[in-house]
Amino acid sequence: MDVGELEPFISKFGVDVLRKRGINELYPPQKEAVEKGIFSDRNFVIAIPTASGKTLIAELAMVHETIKGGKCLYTVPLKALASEKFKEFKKWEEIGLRVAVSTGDYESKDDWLGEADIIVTTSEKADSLIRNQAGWIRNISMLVIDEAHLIDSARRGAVIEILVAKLRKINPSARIIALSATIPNADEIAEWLGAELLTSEWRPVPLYEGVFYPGKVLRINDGRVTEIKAGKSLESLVKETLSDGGQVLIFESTRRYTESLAEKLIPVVREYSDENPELSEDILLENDGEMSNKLARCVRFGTAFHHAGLLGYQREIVEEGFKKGKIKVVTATPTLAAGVNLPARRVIIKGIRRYESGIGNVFINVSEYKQMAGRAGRPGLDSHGEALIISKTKNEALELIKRFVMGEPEKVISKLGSENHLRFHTLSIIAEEIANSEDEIENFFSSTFFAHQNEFTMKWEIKRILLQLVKWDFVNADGSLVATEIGKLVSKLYIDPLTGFIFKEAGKRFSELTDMAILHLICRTPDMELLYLRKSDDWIEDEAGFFREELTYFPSYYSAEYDWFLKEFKTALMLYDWINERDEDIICGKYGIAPGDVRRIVETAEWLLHALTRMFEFMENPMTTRTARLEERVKHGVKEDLVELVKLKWVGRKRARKLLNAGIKNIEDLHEKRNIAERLIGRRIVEKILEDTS
DNA sequence: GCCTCCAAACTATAGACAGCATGTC
DNA sequence: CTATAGTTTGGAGGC
Repeated sequence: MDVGELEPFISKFGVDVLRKRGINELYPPQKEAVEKGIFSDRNFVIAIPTASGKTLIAELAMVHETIKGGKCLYTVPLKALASEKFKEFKKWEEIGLRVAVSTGDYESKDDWLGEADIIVTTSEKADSLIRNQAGWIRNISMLVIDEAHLIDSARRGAVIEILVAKLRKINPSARIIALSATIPNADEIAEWLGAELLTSEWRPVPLYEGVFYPGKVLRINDGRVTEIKAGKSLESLVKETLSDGGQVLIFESTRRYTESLAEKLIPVVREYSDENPELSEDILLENDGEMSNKLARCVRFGTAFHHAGLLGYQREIVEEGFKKGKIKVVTATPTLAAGVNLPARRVIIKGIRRYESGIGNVFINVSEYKQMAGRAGRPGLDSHGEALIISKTKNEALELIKRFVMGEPEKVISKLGSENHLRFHTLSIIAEEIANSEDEIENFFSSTFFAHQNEFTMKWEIKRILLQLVKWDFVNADGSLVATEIGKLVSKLYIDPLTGFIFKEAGKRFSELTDMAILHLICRTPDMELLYLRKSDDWIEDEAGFFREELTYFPSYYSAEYDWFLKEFKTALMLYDWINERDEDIICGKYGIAPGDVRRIVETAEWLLHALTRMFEFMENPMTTRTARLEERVKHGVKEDLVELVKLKWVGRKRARKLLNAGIKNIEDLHEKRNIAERLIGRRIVEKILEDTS
């Protein structure tokens, strides 16, 4: 189907935008979407493979909706995806559409959100916007849920269902379009949404799946197995693709493996890659620790590893470098399978098992495998893509074929039923006045996918949760259900009510806590991500003993919580080192983590300290200024005396310390002792600072 | 005394959203 | 405390 036929729906100008992007012909699934009525007022579930053009289907629907005067909300699971889609959709600004983005750390101006035609957000941010009564939400006439199969995610899936349920309450006539990977029970989701279902196996680049064992590749085509002669090693597979001008993406099960494999492949890749001294230099721009140096070394010779321990900008360099062909091989943990689109001619799945605590090594899900395999084949560049699982023996290879290649992805199962999710969302719907009685709560939850999938009533569970919320004083149950002021605050701060309760109790019991005690307090909440305890971490115990007197909680050595407590303490201690200006690289070594982990934990701590401050402020606890100050310190990783300096643009923890050592305490001093400052941190930087603060 | 080699012992285990108000080394 | 595979350690053997 030629895109010209879309003119009645997206206007002549819309068609021009498509043509300018080089899109002249619709892919078969896209054509089918048009025929099935994507421009009608029906809801849709579109479950088709990666890279077969899902996004464009939603884009067309949104453009049409916007032309009709509607407003669209496009939700994604990752912040990185939000900015990717935002940039993509911005191309429609050419025909007057207004596009905006809103995530936890990047947001278009508030009034602009109100005016925008298309808003890209993470699902959590969308929920948060509803909780904070963003006025424009009721104008949303179309909700697009990207990666809707993530409803299955235990940690993050529930919010997607809730978002749908909330929007349907706020604006029952809003259309919903769910985009999903291919899953066996897409029909169930379609039923739940009262939606038209579109499924397809079509791909723009054919995908050959297979399994490798030393000497052979077993390739599966239309259910038949063909044996192909191959090299003896993984290296030979990489070499083969590189010599053919292709790129390789390798999935590993742990970070350490990705790193050592990327290094090991340097001599192989070197023959086929120019050196990248600039990229390598860029990797070290903001961090020159051990991991960063290793990555810089790899990138220089055309390989790279990719996992959540990298800093955000480093990930971008790796992704861009790969897209531009400067990096030939990327070894990655599953970050890359779920994240931004990064296809390669050959995908090698080396880590087909993953360690799970309490169980041992288990096979990854078939859906995860399909997600990884689906990254094979670059449209327009490769005639086909190839995904290979690495195995050791022929027998194992046959087993893997049966399990993964021939296997069906797992069904999507709602995870909303767990107590913490119900607690979290029950408080919010009371606070938002969506429900003010048990029946209404039940009624609300009955419109979720969870209720659609499960027969049993949630009455009993809801009662139990209400009892708890009342006990915690977040909900008032005299007569109709009403959120208390502090309950509303907890809901808006987007923290787990249990976190809210822990904070509230601390505020009631204490009026004086040390920094360490406060850091430990936030580490005790379910919203904090905790560090692991390694075998060699017995020193943590001694350190904990040192702080014994000041902590709000210190279980007995014999108690069941002791190990958990050590994890909390280890995390708090890491933050303590951070705000005492311990070098980042030293922190990484001491706690066995990477720079990306430090930043992530710091970010979470910052968020929770903010919530704590807001709650203490509400409770008129005298510690408010103290926690607010601590929030600043955690944000920048500095001691008390640098808090002022570090507020200046271009001044981070290191530069600030240098300046203060020379007696420069604030912007006035900087003007006065400009020469000294220039000698310390460079003339250009000082110029920039003064420019940006005047 | 020092090196190499190989097998046994040891070790560590993926990912990432939310507030708020603007920017690093 | 599950399992796996990369990494470290230690002992044997050679010079």
